[in-house]
Amino acid sequence: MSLELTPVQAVACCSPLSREPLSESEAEGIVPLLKALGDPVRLRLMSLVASHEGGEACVCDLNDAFELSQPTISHHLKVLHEAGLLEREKRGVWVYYRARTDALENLAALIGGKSR
Amino acid sequence: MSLELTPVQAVACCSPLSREPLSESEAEGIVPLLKALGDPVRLRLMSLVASHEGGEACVCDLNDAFELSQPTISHHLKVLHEAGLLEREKRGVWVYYRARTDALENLAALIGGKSR
DNA sequence: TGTAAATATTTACATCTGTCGATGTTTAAG
DNA sequence: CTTAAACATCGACAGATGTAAATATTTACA
Repeated sequence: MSLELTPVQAVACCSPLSREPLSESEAEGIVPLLKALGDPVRLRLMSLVASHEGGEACVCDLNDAFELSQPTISHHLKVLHEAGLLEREKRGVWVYYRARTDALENLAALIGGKSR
Repeated sequence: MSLELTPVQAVACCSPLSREPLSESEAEGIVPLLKALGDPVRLRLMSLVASHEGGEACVCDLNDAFELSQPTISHHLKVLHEAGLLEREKRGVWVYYRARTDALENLAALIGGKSR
């Protein structure tokens, strides 16, 4: 098994922001998730996938939702995937992305968790 | 009264990510908050202030927590302040920043909210 | 085998961002 | 009025980031 933490583990590791100061290493584990969501196209992609029926969507649908080139959408999906926010599954010629709701929930708990 | 939305209003405006697709304008209102938190120094600053007693901290304390120049810390605090995540208050020579927990809670609800 | 469609990768480039040194501003104390 | 301390702003620069054109890869199907 790997010694690297998955992003979901990284964000589940710590108590909420308001509870105690985040360590440097904790912060660097969480920041990739926030950076991934900190772009308007990626935030909408995440929302599109997460709110799609079955919690997944085909890239072919996502491309049409933006006036951006196909490589650009592919790039943004890769960022979200590498952050651990989207799962990838290939079926035939099509690729489906699925939202990691557990990652979203852990991140939300970290941000919004009460002080005590 | 201003026609501009405050960041807190911007993030309180929409249903959760997983509920329905975020519009372009909604996304652009929320992204500044995520970008502000998407830097390890700023995330730790936010956590330091939010977890400090009384929910506020003096810049003098924050400077000492990092091996960064004073202008750099000042810059990061400004970003968090302009995103609506920190309030500023000057008392004498000292400046105190206070965490906007309502903004954090709204953002968390947006990210982690259940689909239905 | 050959062709077309869906998606990813590579490369290049303009813009954005984090950082620091130098300097400015504000407040309190002599 | 000076001086010192706390903090902000300015200017500059290296490195990161979003975008698209060109190209590669994978899969289905004739």
